[in-house]
Amino acid sequence: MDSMTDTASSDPLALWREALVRSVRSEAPDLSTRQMAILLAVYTTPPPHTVRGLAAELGVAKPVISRALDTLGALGLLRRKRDERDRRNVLVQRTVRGAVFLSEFRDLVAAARAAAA
Amino acid sequence: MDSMTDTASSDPLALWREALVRSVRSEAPDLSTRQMAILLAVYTTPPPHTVRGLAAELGVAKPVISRALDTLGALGLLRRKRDERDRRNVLVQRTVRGAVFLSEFRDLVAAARAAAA
DNA sequence: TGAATTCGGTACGCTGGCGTAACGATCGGT
DNA sequence: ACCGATCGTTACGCCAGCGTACCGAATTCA
Repeated sequence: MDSMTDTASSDPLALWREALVRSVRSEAPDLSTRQMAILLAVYTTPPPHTVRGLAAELGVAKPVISRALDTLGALGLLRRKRDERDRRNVLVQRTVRGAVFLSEFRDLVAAARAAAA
Repeated sequence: MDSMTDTASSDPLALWREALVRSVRSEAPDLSTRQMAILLAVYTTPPPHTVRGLAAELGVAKPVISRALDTLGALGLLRRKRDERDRRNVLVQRTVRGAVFLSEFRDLVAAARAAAA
């Protein structure tokens, strides 16, 4: 009855495994922890989101955010927009594609929860 | 009352965000989805775990597993061992360091759940 | 207006992961 | 003892991310 090896366990790790395995098996891009954290920060916390703000929130250097925005932007999961109030700032905005991606991810977690319950 | 922007929401995505942000802020290595899925598969499903088995389970090519084992092994999170019954096989085994890492990750998810509840 | 500050991005050299294709080692069957 | 199949790894050329340092644009304040 080792909880670390019990597939039917309610251990949160089992849920994470189920969800991640499903994500890998799907065609979803193989994002890093940092990239996923940025994406979720943009979509589940209220705007505005700036490069500096995200860097501070995650405790990483600015170029990390800049590069992640390049990649996530190329995937169409979010979008940059100049702040017209203060043109030094970049506002990170949501996209339809990003919302769809995270909606599917939410479903995937729900399915994992059902399977690992 | 947009659930996508409600920090106190019980949306599973908010929990994931909290957990991932905490992981990024900690000194934990920035693993990819694939790497984390492999690690969790080894630690939350019963052995034995082989390269081919993990590749099939995740629906990826063998070299993906081989390289991930290199990296995760270098981090001390798991270990390779030759199968003496059939020396073609490699058995992926757990390590103390890996168990500690996942235990901390579990705590981190629990803390995130408390914060995002 | 001129200097100092703030913001985001880029350059650099390096490391690590990718997919495909090939490889050596090991096993099973005849 | 051979031959074919299976296992995991490695080679290849390529692309993405790293941390540090620096850059230009925009803003603030004296």
